[in-house]
Formats: sequence, C-alpha cells, structure tokens
Amino acid sequence: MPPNKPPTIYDVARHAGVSITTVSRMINTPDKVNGDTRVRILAAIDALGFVPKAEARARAMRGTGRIGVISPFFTAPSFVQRLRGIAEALSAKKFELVIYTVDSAERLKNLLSSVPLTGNLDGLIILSLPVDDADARRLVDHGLPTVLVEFPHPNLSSVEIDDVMGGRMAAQYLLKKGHRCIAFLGDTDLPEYSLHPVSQRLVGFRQGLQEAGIELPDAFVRLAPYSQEQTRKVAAELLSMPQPPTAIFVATDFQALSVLKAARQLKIQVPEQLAVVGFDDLDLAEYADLTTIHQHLDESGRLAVEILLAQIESPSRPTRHVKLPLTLIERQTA
Amino acid sequence: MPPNKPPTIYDVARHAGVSITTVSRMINTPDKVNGDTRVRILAAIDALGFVPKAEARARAMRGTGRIGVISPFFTAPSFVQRLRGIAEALSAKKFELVIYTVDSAERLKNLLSSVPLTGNLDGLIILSLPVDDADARRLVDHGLPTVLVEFPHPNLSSVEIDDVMGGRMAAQYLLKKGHRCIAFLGDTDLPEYSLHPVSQRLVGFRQGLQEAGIELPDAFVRLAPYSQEQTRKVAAELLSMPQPPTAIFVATDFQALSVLKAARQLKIQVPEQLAVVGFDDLDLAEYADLTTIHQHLDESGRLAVEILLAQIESPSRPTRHVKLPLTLIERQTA
DNA sequence: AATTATAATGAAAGTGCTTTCATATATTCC
DNA sequence: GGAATATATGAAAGCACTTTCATTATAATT
Repeated sequence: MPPNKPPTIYDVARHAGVSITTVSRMINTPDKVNGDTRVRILAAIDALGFVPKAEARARAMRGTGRIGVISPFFTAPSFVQRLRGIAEALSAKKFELVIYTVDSAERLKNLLSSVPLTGNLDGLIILSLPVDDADARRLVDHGLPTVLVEFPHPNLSSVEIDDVMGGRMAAQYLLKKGHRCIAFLGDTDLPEYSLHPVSQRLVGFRQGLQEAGIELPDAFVRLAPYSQEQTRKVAAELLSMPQPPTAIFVATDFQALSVLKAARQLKIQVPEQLAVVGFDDLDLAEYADLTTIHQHLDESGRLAVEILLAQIESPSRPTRHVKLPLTLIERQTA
Repeated sequence: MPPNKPPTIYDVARHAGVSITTVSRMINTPDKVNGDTRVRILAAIDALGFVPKAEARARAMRGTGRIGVISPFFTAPSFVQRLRGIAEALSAKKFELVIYTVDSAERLKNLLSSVPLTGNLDGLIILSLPVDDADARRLVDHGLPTVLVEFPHPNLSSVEIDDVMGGRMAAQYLLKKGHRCIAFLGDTDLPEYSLHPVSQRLVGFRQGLQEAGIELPDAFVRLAPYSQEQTRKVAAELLSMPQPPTAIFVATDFQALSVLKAARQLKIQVPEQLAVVGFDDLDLAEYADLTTIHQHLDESGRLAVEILLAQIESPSRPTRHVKLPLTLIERQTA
C-alpha cells in the first residue's frame, strides 16, 4: 500500500539509522558519504519513495541553483565554444545550466517576457543576442542578475569583444605582409540584429586599410549565408574575378574554412597566391592551420559566469563591462 | 528604485510597519486583515515588487516542463551535434532544457543518484554515457522517463548506433578499394567505460577484415588521446613505420582530421598514398572532404526527444530500442 | 457596568531542507 | 609512536514562509 503522507527527509534518516544531515548530503554531495551509508540511505530512499520537496529545497538554499543561458541556435561553433566555457565554470560551482535556444529576435523577446524572470532562475547569461532598452529595463527591474556576451548594453554587465579592433588587426597584418588587394567575406545571418559583430569587424577592417591609404572596393566586400556550401560558392566567385584579391579577411573561422576549400578546388595555392585570415580561433582553426584572430571563446563563457556569480552574491555591485583582448595567431594561411 | 535584492516578506512587513504574520495573512486570507492595514501592505508589496517565492515558482513551472540531458563534457563535437538535435526538437515543444555535464563515470553515478530526485525533471536523456543496472532500476523505480543515446540498457528506451556494423562497413569499403595493409586509430578517453563505441568499431572493423582473410596486426592498432596534437603524433608514428599502412580507419572524424594533418606534414598524398576513412560525419567532415561513416547525429537527438515525449505522455508504453542506420559517405580521402 | 463574543495582530513554533561547525575516527608522515 | 591531516558524521542554526495561539482592542449583550 502506498503510504499516506509523502515521506520527509526525517523518515528516510530514521529508516536508515542516520541523521538528516547525512541524508541531505547523500542527495547533494554523495561523494562525501561513505559507501556503506550511501547504500543504506539509497535503500531507505527507494523503500519509502522519498522525493525531496523542491520548494523547501529552494528555500533552504539561497536561490534555485539554476542559471539560464539564452543562446542562438547552436549553428555556429563559436556559440558552442562559449557555451563550453560556461558549462565548465558552472559545473565547478554547483549550478544547473538551463539552456534556452532562440532562432530569432522575435523569440528572444518572447522568452524575455515569458521566462519567469523571478523565482525560476538565479541568474541569466545572454549569448550573442542583442537586448534592447525595454528588455534591459525589465531585467534590472526584476532584479535578475544578467550578463551579456558579445552584445553589450549600458545597464547590464557584459563581456565584450572588440570586433572593430579585430578587423583592424587583420588589416594591419595583411598590409604588413605586403598585400594591397584585399577582400572581405562575412556572413549575412541574423540580419535583423543591429550592430552585428561581423559588421563591426568590417568597420575595423576598412579603417585599418584606410589608415594605410588602401581602398576596399565594394566588389571586394562579400556576404554569404553561414553555410559551408554557400560560402564556398561566394568565395569561388570572388576568386574567379578577373583581378582577384591576393588576401581575404574572413569574418568567421567557419567560413574561412570554406574559403580555403574554394581555393583548393580552384587550385589556388595558400598562402602563396592567396592569404586567408579568419576570426574566432575555433578548435578547428588549429587543424586547418588557419591564421586567425583569436578571441577567448571558452574564456568569455567562463568570465561571464564569474561576473554573474559575483553579481548574484552581491547584487548591489555596479555592472561591469569587460573587454576581452584579441590576439592574432599566425599559422600557415597568411 | 528597482529592488536590488529579491524582497522577502520581512522587507514588506518592515516597510508597512506590521509583522510578517500579517503580511502572510494578507497574501493568503486577505479578508482577515483590516482595511487600513491591507492598503498599507498592498502599497508596500507594490513598492518593493514583492513576489512570494513559492508562488513564483508554481507559476513558473506551470506549463513549462523540464527535461534534463546528462552529457559528457562538450569536448567532442559529436556530443554537441547530438545536443543540437535535442535542443532543436525541444524548443519546438514547450520544454526547458537542463544540461548536466559530466566528466567521469564517478560523477555520472553521483548525478544519477541525485538528479532523478532533485531535478524536478519530467524526463531525462543520457547522452553517450553508460548506465548500470542499479542506475537503470532507480530510474524506472522513480518513474522518471529516460532515453539513452549510444549506450543502451535493456530496461530503458534507447537510440543506438550499430558501431560494430560501422566498423565492418569501413573495412569492406577499404577492401573493395584494394587496400590490404590497413590500420586502425581510435581514442583512449573514457577508459573506465566498458563497451566503448570506439572499441565496438574496432571489433566490427576487425571482423570485416577477417572475413576477407586479412590480418590486423597489433602494430596497426593505435590509440591516442582525443586531442589534435596527440592524435597527430600517433598518426605520424604510424605513417613513419618502415612498412606503413596504405589505409587508416579512424574511429572518429575529429581524429581523422589530425591524421590528415599528419599526412600533410609528412607530404603523404591523400588518397593516392594513404586512404583515410572517418566515423561520425561531423559538420566539418564535409569541409575536409573526408570519406566517413555517417551516423545521424542531429537525428539521434531529435529521435531521443521524440521517444521521450511519447513516454512522458503515456508512461505505460514499453521501452523502445531504435537503431539508427549508418551510411558510408564517399568523399575525397578514400 | 460587567461580561462576552469578535476582530486584528504579532510572537513564536513549525515546515522540510541545507550548511556550518564541532566531534570522532582513520590514515599518513617523519 | 605521536603529530598532522583527512574522512565521516551529527547537532544545531538558518531559510522564507505558514500556522497556531496568545494578546489586545473593540463591539455587542445582558
């Protein structure tokens, strides 16, 4: 017969002949209880069908132990690598990771109003998605500690990437290498968002060239949807021009790979005939020997967590805006 | 002023100049509170933006289910691609995705003893991690619908990959191409797990060769830690043998890339001097033009969700064991 | 006017769980 | 062999609320 009252931690403790402390520990940090005891408690738990009451739990811990991440769909490897940093930092602390994926600004808005801003989450990280004033205000009004990654907002803490500077670094590097006929290739996705990082990279890139008195003709600025095949096609077009560029700055590593592939197919030697510089330094950039602008992807996630946890701890702290440094990693492609 | 700390009933009480008792009553049985006081408390509640936590939780959880995914740390891209399928399928339905990452069998055990109880989950997907009998029993005893991906267990539903068959397919393909001197390269990670997919792939591979009367000498079976650099080194060793293999079956695409890199560095032509077949068909296999055994990574995640949701809907349904088909994708490397 | 019923309130004791701290026992080191 | 260190456990103090119960002020009844 099923017992009439839901069993409490006290019942389990009595049944197993230990203190409630030990039972609690068994549930939360099982590695801190002895093997024997562990088995006994587990048996008791199973026997009684004990399920800890979430509410009491949330009460006793300060907060829910849950932090949310809103991320664009995992299409781009760079999101994943950021996420990895977050997961890593979070699993070290004792937090659950709740992931909300989003495929449009529309859905982001819905989420931000429907995701219970209070009570459900202890903190929020928004990855590579733009937050407008209304959203930001709602977040601070609700007192939900939030950290933005990649799209900063004055009222919320953020981890930023200096995309403009990155573009410049690429320009300067290619100029130094003697290139004068340089193209840019970026992606078109997320067109609804303003201030897209890729645009910023283009801005910086153009600046860098201009400072050296070099033009970036419109025909040398190409955008392609973020997919292997389409990017490859656009790159092939670019490389088949009567006067093709001798160097291309590709705004994301993933697309840079497609450019390399296009070059390979056209039997264009890299880096002899064509220099390619990427952006991101994904794991696979190393495999491809891609010269690229390294941004600390994993680190950005880790840092976001760090800032967030600090903010959860003392909510009165002012917002922080951290800009991660960029480094150019010189490999074989430029 | 936006509240900095989530206000408690105490704050409201102080602000309204009453005891917490009265505030509590106000919330639960307002008719038992005097008109004046009622107004004052209401004002305080509004001013502070107070939301009783339990209520918030209840509100929050209504309608939104929560499904958990236990996954190995995001080291391997294949996990991520499976996860992507899960996230995709889940964001269509109205479910939250809670991710637990795990880096050892030890931690998995810990998680499994606590998550089912504590996590408030409606369902669980376990990605690429082995579950033993005790764990499985606990899960079914607790009535937590669970779907396993890649490591099946008789008592739980699963989405499986026929790794043995995959190994055979690789062997048969390479044999058909005329190779007789064939090596295997796999990874050593997760040594604590039995029945590792990579071992299975080796088993099938060996079978395939044996059926054609071909030996797989021990010197041609190499294991390397799952990292670019180390795999490259082991591959280089293999390729520098006095009698190097003319073909290598690499048990994961990610490592196959490193093999390709090693070949490039040793100026060994692929596929002319060396054929390489991978396993997984990651996104980047296409970029690298890698001939590989395609397993539906995204699809496996999607399918797991589908099975899980069906099971949540009608818990009485028997467990299902779905085996996804494998296909050999012929590209440039073999 | 004295008594009693009624309404409004707060002190304090739960509620089921976590966590800190102190204690007891076992292990390692020189 | 004793000190130093690590491991396993429980007592007790929270946590954010709810509830009981005793207290007071107020209204109603004789």
